[in-house]
Amino acid sequence: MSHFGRSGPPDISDTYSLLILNISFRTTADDLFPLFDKYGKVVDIFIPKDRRTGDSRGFAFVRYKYADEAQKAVDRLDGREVDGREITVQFAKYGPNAERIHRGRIIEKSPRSRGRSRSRSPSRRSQVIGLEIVLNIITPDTVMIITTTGIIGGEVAAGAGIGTIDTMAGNEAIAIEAGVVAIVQTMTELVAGDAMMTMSDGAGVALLKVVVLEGVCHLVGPLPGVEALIAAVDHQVVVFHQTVAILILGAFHLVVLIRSDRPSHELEFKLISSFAILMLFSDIFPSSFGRTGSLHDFSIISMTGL
DNA sequence: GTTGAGCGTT
Repeated sequence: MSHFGRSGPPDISDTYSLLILNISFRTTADDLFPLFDKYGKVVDIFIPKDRRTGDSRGFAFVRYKYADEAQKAVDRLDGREVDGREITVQFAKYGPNAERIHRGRIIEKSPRSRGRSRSRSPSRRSQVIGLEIVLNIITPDTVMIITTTGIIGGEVAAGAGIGTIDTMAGNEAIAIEAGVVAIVQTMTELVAGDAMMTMSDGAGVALLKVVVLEGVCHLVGPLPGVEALIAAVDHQVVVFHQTVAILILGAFHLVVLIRSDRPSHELEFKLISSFAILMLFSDIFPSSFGRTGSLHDFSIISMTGL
């Protein structure tokens, strides 16, 4: 039963589901709607009920049409007291949305790179060879480079990279499926931001949450020779579809590249300001392996000045 | 009428 009249699940394609935990047993969808709708277009609210008694099970799913709005709700409502209880608001992990995410893996579809690098990791399609973080706005000319990526361990983390920069609070990787990369970046000290990215291999779905201090947002279209574009967000969420490499730059630069097996219109993008994240994948940009220096040294990167 | 970790409607 959904908040919007119909019985049964609504059209869940392209929606972003949040799990709301710890709501009181009397809280209804109608109670939740005004609260969540403040942050974006809520397309459905569902509160699981006990099959027999019909009582609320104490949690709810709130579905947003747009990822960034869902993220905003998480930021603003997680920990908020509702009906006397401190609710938890997070992206739903299982269920309808998760299933959607698991479809269409390019790892199986792309002949490219198959048979390559088998000795290192058979399941790995793309390997992060470098992660570079540039803090343009906050500290001009400062370039911090993470030259090596760490393997988090296990099939799940294959290809995932973790880097640590001592002036930052830390980075961590999460929710990754073999073959791709996920990086969670937390930059609490310098840019007061944190990031959460989840990618399923091939399908390349990522959520990147970045809390940026200020955000001048600029959108740059696909670059010549670039099949798909990037993504980013002003503050909060980025969803990449079949993106195997990304670069998010600050307000001064943008851009980037990436290869995607899908048309760019399936990508959602917004720009993040204040810092940059670059991930290079060996099977895409082999020549850049091991390079260091400023971003400008990367020929494969296009910069757009503002 | 109470309760309190959790991941969905047929």
